[in-house]
Amino acid sequence: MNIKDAADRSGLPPKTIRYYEDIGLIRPARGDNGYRSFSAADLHKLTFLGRARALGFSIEDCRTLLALWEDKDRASGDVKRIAREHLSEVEAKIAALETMRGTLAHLVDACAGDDRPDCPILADLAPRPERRL
Amino acid sequence: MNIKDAADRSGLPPKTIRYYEDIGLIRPARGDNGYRSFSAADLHKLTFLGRARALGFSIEDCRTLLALWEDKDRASGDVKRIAREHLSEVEAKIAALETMRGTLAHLVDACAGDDRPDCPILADLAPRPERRL
DNA sequence: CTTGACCTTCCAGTGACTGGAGACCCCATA
DNA sequence: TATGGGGTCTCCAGTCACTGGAAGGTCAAG
Repeated sequence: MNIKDAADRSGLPPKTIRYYEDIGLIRPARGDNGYRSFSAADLHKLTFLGRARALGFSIEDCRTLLALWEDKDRASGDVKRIAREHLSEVEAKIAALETMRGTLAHLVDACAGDDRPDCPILADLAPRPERRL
Repeated sequence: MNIKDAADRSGLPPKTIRYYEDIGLIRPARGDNGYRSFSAADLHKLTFLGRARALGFSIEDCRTLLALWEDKDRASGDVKRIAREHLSEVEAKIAALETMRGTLAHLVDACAGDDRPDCPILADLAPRPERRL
């Protein structure tokens, strides 16, 4: 199977698949013409990678998860640790974004948004004299 | 004021301040020795930038907001539009992360995390035969 | 005069791709 | 056989917002 079919079936763009080969996540065979030839196993890996990336795992996490996935003797504790750490990162990001959202929503709400120059958003971003020093 | 003091007072690292000058967000004066010399106005801009970045505005958004901030005849509608667009991006990111969190929490919960190789996390990431094609 | 903290510029790397150039290959139709 | 269109290859560069580090200049204290 050529790269375009692999892309269509895995849901990953061809460029990304080439990149994954570049960084050693997959090793598709090559035909006589130099074209990559994707096996069913390659396709499974790509799909695995697509799902893991969609869950926000980093490439290095994916590399580890892929190795664990292929290791029949793995301990599930290893996988759980990675997932749990990733979960707390996701939760931290959510918390940070919630704070942003709160402030932004407040500012957008307070701003008239008309042709007048008064703008609570800029006023809030600006350093106020009594705050400095 | 030298860059370190400006950094301490604005809360931005010196490297970041130099970078902001590089991309034209600020233009501090220079002393005879070539050192950057930060005025109160420069400091205000840096603080403004720090706050806007902390709210997740992109550098290009910051450039625009900074210009609007300095333009006394600006219309607050311009600012509100930028903030509202940014707010929806933040909300979209939160939604995506919430979905991730849900899936990850479920997976972490389902995984025994012991020495046995059974792992629902990997099983879920793996493409299942009945799902393929 | 030396030490150490500070400053300068410039180059390179981060993560995870993405875009584009230039060249090669394959197949179908005229 | 020529040609056209689509697929593929590699390699280089750019994205975003910094960050690290090297090599060298400057300054104030002791």
